[in-house]
Amino acid sequence: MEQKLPQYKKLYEILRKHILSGAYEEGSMLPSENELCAVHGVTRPTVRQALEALVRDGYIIKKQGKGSIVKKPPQDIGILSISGTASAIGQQYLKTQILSKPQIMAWPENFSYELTDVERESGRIYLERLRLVNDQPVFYDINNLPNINLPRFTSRSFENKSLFELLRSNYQIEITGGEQKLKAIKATKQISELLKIKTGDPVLYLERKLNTNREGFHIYSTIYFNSEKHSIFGTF
Amino acid sequence: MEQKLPQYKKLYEILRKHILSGAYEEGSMLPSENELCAVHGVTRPTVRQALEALVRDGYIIKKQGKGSIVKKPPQDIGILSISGTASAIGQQYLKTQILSKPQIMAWPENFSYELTDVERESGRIYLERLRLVNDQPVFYDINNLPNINLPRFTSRSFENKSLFELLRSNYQIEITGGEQKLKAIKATKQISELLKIKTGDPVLYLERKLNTNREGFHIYSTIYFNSEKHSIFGTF
DNA sequence: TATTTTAACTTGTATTTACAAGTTGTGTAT
DNA sequence: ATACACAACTTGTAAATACAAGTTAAAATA
Repeated sequence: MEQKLPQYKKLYEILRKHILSGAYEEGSMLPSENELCAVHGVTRPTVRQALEALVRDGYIIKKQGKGSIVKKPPQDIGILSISGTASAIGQQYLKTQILSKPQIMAWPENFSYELTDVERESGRIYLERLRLVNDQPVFYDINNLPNINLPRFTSRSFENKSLFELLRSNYQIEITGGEQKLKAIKATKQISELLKIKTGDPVLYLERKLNTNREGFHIYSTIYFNSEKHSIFGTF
Repeated sequence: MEQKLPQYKKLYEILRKHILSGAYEEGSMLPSENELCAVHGVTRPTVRQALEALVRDGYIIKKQGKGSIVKKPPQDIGILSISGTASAIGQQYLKTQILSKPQIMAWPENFSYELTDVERESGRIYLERLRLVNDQPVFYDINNLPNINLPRFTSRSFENKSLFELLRSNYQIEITGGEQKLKAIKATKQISELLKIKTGDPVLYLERKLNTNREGFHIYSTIYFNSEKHSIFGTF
């Protein structure tokens, strides 16, 4: 499992882990660039590359003459993130329930998005999940990803684990961007039962296509979000 | 007006202008890094800083061993991330109706977001608009901006003009990012009348705080979006 | 001719060095 | 004690250099 990542990425991973694990308090200072150089045995440009990536991903804020301030990024669920009523939603309260285990199947004839030849010919991995905060259903998502070079994927456990985190840690697939369509719709009977709300209540509806660092590898999702007690939160 | 920008920023501005002006076709190659070094008399790290910024802002895509490919410029602060309604719907069909002319008032006691001292002490400019596509109301927005160094603002005309465009062209204020909260709610009587839908119909509700290139200058908006016939589209 | 190898590009990673510019606390002079 | 100057930090910008790794097309080979 020893991967030969570039040094700046290694450092990025280390610092990211430290920040997420709470080793640095929110608002506190990261060690100075020169200190990081000394500790990790790399030069300043390398350290700066790592810090730059952390800035880009929202983990720290840099201030000239001062230092790098740790800014724990909002609880993110993929690109999205949700913010709850007052009390923060820790990962520990977010549960994932698999409604339909990942299975390989063909793409539907008229899919919402245009597929590349490779994607279409490889088939898709289909996956339905219901995600709960404090045991209350918050959103229901349907995911499609091309079945390209994802060994053992269908047999991995998704319980209480982000799909994106799994893709990142096991296959080095990272989301680089995407596009999405948003609507507010009335909950159908099926959706209202899943999200435990009344039929006809407003539901956030998202349709999204995510790009990754793998050329021609996209993730297609449809999401129904119960915004009664929670909101979708995002920075840009 | 000769600003002493860093060299990499100067190069960034030059290349950005060239891309936007169409000097490089979409999909074509930018000169290689070494060529840019020679032409502009800087070293490769400097060129790379400029290109990195162009990648970050979505103007080019870099491919190792190949080069930098020019991408179509997105960039218009819309409803969702960067690139939204204005570009999605087409500016020409979008009309703006001012429901409440910009007026100066104090900030409410318990505002949704935390304000800086300067913001609070300066008061706010309050502004309500209804925006229409094909003469059908699509969204209603309430905007608050701090009354800091905005001469003649309340007397300017907003009809059929983007608030952001006005801020940029008259005050050199540009949106650099922000955060937002999203919900699907039932339309109240007031909202349903404004958007010409039925009371209780689902409406997209957005609350957002936008950051600008002016330190400590934020724009706070609340938006009600009628997603019956339109969706909010965004790339990220 | 078809295939493989190689050379000449491209961007990616990394070191070393230097100085500029912003921030903060310490020390001195008032 | 207060105000100011300065020193000692911090990050920002920039150069010169080297090699690694991916891409492409020309050249050599079968």
